Amino acid sequence: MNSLEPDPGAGPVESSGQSNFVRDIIIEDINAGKHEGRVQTRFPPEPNGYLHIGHAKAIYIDFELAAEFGGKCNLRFDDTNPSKEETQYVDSIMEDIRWLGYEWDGLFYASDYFGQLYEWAVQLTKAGKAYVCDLSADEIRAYRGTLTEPGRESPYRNRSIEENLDLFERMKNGEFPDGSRTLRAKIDMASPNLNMRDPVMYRILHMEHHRTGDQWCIYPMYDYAHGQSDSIEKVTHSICTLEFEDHRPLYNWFIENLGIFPSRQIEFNRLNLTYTLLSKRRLLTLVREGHVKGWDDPRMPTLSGLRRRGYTPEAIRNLCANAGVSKTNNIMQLSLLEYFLREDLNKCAPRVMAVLRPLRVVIDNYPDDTVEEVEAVNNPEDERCGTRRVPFSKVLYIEQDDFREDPPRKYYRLAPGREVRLRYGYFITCKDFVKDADGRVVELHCTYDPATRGGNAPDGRKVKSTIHWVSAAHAVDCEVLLYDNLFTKENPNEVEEGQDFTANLNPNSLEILRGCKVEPGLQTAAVGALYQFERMGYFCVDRDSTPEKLVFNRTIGLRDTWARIEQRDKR
RNA sequence: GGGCCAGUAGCUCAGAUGUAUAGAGCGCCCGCCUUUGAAGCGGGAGGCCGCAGGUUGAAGCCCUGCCUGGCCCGCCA
Repeated sequence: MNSLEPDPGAGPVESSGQSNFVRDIIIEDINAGKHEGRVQTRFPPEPNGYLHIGHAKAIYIDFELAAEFGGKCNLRFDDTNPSKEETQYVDSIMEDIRWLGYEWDGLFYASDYFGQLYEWAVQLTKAGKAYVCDLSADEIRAYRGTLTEPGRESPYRNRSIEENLDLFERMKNGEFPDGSRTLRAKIDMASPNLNMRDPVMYRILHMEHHRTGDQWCIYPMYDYAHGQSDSIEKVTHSICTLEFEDHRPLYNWFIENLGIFPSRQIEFNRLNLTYTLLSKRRLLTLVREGHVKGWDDPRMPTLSGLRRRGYTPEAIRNLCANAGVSKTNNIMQLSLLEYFLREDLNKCAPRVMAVLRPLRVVIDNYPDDTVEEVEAVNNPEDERCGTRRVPFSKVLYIEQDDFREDPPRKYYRLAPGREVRLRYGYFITCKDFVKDADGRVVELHCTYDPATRGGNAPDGRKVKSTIHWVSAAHAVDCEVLLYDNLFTKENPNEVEEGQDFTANLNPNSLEILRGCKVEPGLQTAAVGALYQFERMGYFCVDRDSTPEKLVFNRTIGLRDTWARIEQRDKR
C-alpha cells in the first residue's frame, strides 16, 4: 500500500487504490488543511471480553488509515465500568492486536482521564449545564418518555448551581449509596433523540476498578467519557460502528460545551459472517454453557480461537480489506474468509502426507524387508523449501476413501483392477481386497511396477489419479480434530418462537479422529506449526499437542471438486 | 407511531462536479494444464442501479412520495 504523506506543498492528496467514504473524508480534511493535515485514530476496546473477527475490521481500519496518512493510532481501553472489566482481558486484547500485525502508538486508558473528566463535569455544572438527580433508575426510565412521546423534566433539574456542586462533590466523596444519585447533562427532555434527554454522566458505584482501585466511587458513562478521551488525545477521526450514530449529537454536545479539541466521530458498518455469531454476550453464553471448550476453542470466531485453529493474520487482514467500509448492513460469506485462508496457506504451508482414515495396503510383489526412501517436494509453490525423504515399504496405509469396491462413474482412484500412482512412490494396481465380518474393506492387496519409481512410467503410460500414503512401519500415530461450522444456519439468530440461537448449534461441529497416521517427520512438529496434508487440507499442531500425543486441528479442507461432483450426481 | 441511517450482479463493494455497451473481487458455469480431483491459466453467464413520479437534451447520481431493512426507550459500551 502506498503511503500518502500529508504535504501541503505537494498539492492536494488524491484518492488512489480502493476508496471508502471514511478515507474520502480524511482526504478531504487533509486537503482542506484541517488539523494541519494531521491524522490520528484510535482503537478503543472495552476490556470485558475477547476480541473477535468483527473487532479485526475496526482494528484494520483504525491502524491502516492512520498508517496510510502518516498518522498515529492509539490503543485506548474504554474502562469506565469496573463491574465488567478485568486485567486479563487487557492482556489478551494486546496480544491479539499484535498477532494481527499492528502496534499502537500510545497506550491509554479512559481511566487515565478520570481526574480531568471530573473537573470538566464540575465546569459544566458551574455553567448550569449539568445537575445532580435523585431519581432512581426506574424513575429516570419513566421520566425519559418513549420513542414517540417526549420525556418529563426531573424534579431535581433546577437545583441551584451551589447545591449541585455540593452534591456532586459528596457523590465523589462516597457519602451516598450506589444508585441513589446521578449527575446528568441538562439538555432537552423533548428531544426526538433519546440520548439527548438529559443523559446520565456519572453513576455511583462503590467498586474496585482494575486500574484505579478504590480511588473512585463515581464512574463516568461511555457517552461522557469517550469523546473527551478522544479530544484529550487529539484524535482527529474517531471511527466507530453504526450503532453509535445516535450518540454523535451527544458526543459533539460535550465537546462543544466544554470548548475542547473537536474530534470527529464517523460511523461504519460492522462485519458480519454467515454461520457465525459476533456478539460478545452470545459468545460468552457459548463458553458458559459449555457448547465450546473456551474462548479459544477453534470453532470460535474470536481471534484467539481462529489463531488456535490455524488461521493466519494475513487471511484475516485480507478479509478486512475486502469488507467494504460503508453504512449498509451486510453479511459476508464465510467462504470468502476461507478463500483468503487457503490463498495464504497455499503459499506458506509445507506439504506432508497424512492418512486420516487408514486402510492397510500390502504390496504383494514388494520385498519383505526392504525400506526405500523416496524424495518428496516440500512446497511446490516455493522451491526454496526444498525436498525431504519419506520411507516406503511393503505395507502402507492409504485413505479409506481412495478405494471403492464398486467405483461410481468418474471415480478415478483405486478399485479392483485399477492402477493409480502413489505420490512420489510407484504405480500400484489393486489385485484383491479383504473384508471383515461386518463387510468392511480392511485390507488391499496390490502389485507395484518397479519401473515407475518416483512416480513416472518409462513407457509413458498414464494413470487417472495420484493418492497419498504412509509407510505402516514408520508412520506416527496422532489425533486429528475436524471442525465444521458451529451453526447450521447462515444466520444463527434465526429461530422458531420460543427458541434461542443455541437451537441452531451444529451437533457435528467437532469430529475427533484417532489412530491417524502421519509421516515420521511430523513427530517433532512444533505447536502452532501449519501443514498441508496433501489432498486433505491444512492442519496445525494444537496447543495441547505433545510429542507423545500428537494432536492436529484441521484448519480448513482443500477445495474438493470430487466431493461436489459426487454430491451433484446423488441429486 | 418519533428520530437517525441505509437499499447498485448470489456475496462484499466501486461508480469525480448528471453525458454513450453500469465495473471489480469472491462465488457459479465451461475449457486448458497437472505426480495434490489442490494450486495455476483462459473464457463465459449473472444487473426493472428498492418502487413510483418529477427536473433535464441526458438520471444509478438531482427533487418528491412510497416500500423494505438496521439502530435507538441500560445508572452497558
